[in-house]
Amino acid sequence: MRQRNEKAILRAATTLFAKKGFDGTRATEIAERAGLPKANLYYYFNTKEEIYRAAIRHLIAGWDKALRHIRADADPFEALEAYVREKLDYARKNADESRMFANEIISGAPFLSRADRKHMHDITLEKTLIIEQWVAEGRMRPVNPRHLFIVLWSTTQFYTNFEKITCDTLEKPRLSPSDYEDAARTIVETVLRGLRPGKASSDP
Amino acid sequence: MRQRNEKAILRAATTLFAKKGFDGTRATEIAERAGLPKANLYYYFNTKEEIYRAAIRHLIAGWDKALRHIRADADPFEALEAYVREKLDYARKNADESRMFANEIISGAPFLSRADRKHMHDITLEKTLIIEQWVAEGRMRPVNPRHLFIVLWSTTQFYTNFEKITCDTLEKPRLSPSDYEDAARTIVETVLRGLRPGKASSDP
DNA sequence: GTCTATATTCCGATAGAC
DNA sequence: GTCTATCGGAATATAGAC
Repeated sequence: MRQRNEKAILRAATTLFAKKGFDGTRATEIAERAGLPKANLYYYFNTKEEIYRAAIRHLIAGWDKALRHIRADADPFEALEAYVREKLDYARKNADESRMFANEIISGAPFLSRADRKHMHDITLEKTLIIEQWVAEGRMRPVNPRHLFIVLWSTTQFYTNFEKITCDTLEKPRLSPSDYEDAARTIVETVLRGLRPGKASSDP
Repeated sequence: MRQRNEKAILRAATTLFAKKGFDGTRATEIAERAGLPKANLYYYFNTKEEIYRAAIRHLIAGWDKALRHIRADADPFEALEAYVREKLDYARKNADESRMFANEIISGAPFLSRADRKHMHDITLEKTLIIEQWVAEGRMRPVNPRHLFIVLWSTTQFYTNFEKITCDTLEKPRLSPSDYEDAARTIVETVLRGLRPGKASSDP
């Protein structure tokens, strides 16, 4: 029961925080959306901030799941494609979480703890070393691995976070799985293809 | 005088709307940041919404500037690189506008008029036809031009909109012009390079 | 654990003196 | 045009009955 209500509150809160940020979201709205009287929010959580932080914690936990594909002994392009597909899939299936995270970062990451940021940084750093190794082995064209990850994050999150613009551009009322398939194909055939080692590795 | 104050209000408002969205931004904050008593806001604008809409209007006006590089008679890769560089440059130099736009879209674009969205759509559509023509002429690999634009928007805006994550990833306290140069190079050498027609146009 | 009623603070907007 | 003072309503959080 406690678990059920806490989950309902966090789900409702995530949707609203995603749309309107921390200051823009009203406790009353969260309660309404969760189907509870407002006072019950304050039974389960002491403050609105506590709800926000609980939601953030949940989404930081999922940050690095897709990165497990990046292993030194894997084929670089299979690994990167799997990473791209899983990131796209995660964003699609957890749209509100993805948007809430985006909102938090645009707002200047006021609720991300030093530890959270260090965690994300350390995991990323570990994977950049693998990319560098692949480059050194000639299995990939030279690329700044940190910028590569930034490009992959931006492209895989855009479809979900900026869905309104994506829908307008694709002339669809909302995005279907096949649109995400097109997205995956485009990212693979542009971003990743550009990194395949060619015959002449220094042509312009 | 009127012009000077209106500009100060819009500048302050854009910064705050970028960070906290419409509901999250307080009229008092806008006034403080603009260096005016709150009542003066209501002398120049009737409501907070009017301030928000004025700021949105300003940023819609700059949406399509960089797209002028995409002309049918241009070299596809020179044109696309110029587009990427100008988009990155615009985002860097107008960071708050760029973030406010991102915030508005994530929030579900509640203040974007049908006309604004149609404008953005029409301009984009016009340019997708040019990309299709380049593909048909064999000057570029086959690509879905709508998805290509989405990939270019996402990558060029990410650095500015999600600056906090970018800084953590690059281990810099803030982004310098040379970081933006690295960004441009990465986008050109990954996204755009993947679209160059190769000897074998169907290898995996 | 649940919910109504309320305390207290804060916000958007305005009145009206200068 | 500028600014102080303030109104009415709304927001966060709590008290306390059930």
